[in-house]
Amino acid sequence: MADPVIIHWFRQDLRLADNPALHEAARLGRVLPVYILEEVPDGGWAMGAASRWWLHHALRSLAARLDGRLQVVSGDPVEIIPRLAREHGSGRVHWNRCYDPWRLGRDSVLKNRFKDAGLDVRSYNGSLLWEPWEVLKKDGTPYKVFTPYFGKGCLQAAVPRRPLPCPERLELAGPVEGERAIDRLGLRPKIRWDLQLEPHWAIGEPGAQDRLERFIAEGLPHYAQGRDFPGRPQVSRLSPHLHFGELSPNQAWHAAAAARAGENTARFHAELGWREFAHHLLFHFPELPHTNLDRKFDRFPWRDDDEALRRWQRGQTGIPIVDAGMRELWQTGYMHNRIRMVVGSFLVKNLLIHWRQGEAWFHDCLVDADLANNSMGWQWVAGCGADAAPYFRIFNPVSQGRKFDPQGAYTRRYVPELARLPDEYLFNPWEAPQEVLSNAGVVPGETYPHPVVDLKSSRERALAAYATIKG
DNA sequence: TTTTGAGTTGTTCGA
DNA sequence: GTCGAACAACTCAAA
Repeated sequence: MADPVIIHWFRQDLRLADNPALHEAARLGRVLPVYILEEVPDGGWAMGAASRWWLHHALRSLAARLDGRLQVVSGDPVEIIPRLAREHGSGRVHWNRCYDPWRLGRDSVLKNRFKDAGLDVRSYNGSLLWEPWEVLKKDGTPYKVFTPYFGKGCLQAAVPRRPLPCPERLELAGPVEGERAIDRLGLRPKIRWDLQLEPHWAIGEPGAQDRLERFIAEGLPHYAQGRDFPGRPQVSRLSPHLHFGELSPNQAWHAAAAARAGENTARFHAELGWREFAHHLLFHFPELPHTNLDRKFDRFPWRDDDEALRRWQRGQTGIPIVDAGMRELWQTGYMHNRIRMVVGSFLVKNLLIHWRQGEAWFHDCLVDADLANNSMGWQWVAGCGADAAPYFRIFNPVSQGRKFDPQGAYTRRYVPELARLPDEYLFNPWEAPQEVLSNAGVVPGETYPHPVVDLKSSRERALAAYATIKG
């Protein structure tokens, strides 16, 4: 009798190595690999444009690694999985869990439907180091503060599982599909803005592994301090690979542990810990993407200002470090972590625009757009989240630029019209003497915009706004 | 139940 | 230039 056929439903685990569900499927029989592009319900945060672009290339890479046998379909899994099972004589389905609220609920419904249809269904943990429902305080409730969550709840509880190798034997079932099935999903944009993103990324599992190895060799040794400087190549840039599961957090965790880089390893582990914390919060507080965790923020006096929002989105605020960040996002699909805080603080505090506007723009533009990370991050910046930034922490984009981009390499790369300004005025051209401006070829209001707000008075306005919701 | 210590990433001002 | 305090009060975690 032939080996049984197991369906492996790929979701956010687009890799062969350290893939628990796939590993087990390969051990048990022949594997029918499937990807389904689903219709996301309203409010479910359908993928943004940058994510769709990334997914297109990730699927092509994965399909190539599976000898073209990845079955790529769009539609409803409740219908597709049983049909594929019938067509290929399969009685068993595997997947690795996803943690978006709508998907969690939907998956438990699916599980029952598939069982009713006579399928054996198994789900695995392929994308988190600790399951959100397993990390709880002694009283059984979830942590809301990062330090005890990570230190006590995670580190003292269990060492993350060691990564699994690629399946030794991976026998595939199903026909060769070719790349047209992926093209038919229509994930690429009609206007080809994606071309500028391409040189920045090597999408897919091999690229993710390269990226990890390079980070461990070059970035990790100075990570603890270096990660704060956007002009230096010390951050990992693994976030999109982790989001799509081209790399597992276990692989990243243990690679950094093996490097024995002391405080640098600890710092990188803590960053992975923040990713865990975000998923933990989203699991226990599924309203995180749209509702202030601190409900007194429900009466915060946000401003509607479409013009300022548009300038922020386009990188035309007239505040150089903010514009550099927003243009990095647009040009590469990514933004350095420190600059995310600077542009976030500027939108929410200096412009008093609702954090959900920033969240939506990031969701659309980031190649690492992740519901858990993104919503936790914006609530943190706005001060309304769990363990959030205090209201008086308002970043000064001039000091931040001077401190973290001291030679201006980052700001000059993305705001080239200011490149010839001396360091002294690079972050505050509105204060530069006329002579300095003309020597640098800068004409305020023409070659570079005037600031959209005055930093000092908008800071005071923000403090006043926060004062209205005290107590 | 009560108490105690602590909480990612800052800025400004005045001595 | 450097340093410490103020900026608030609240909630969380754990004993």
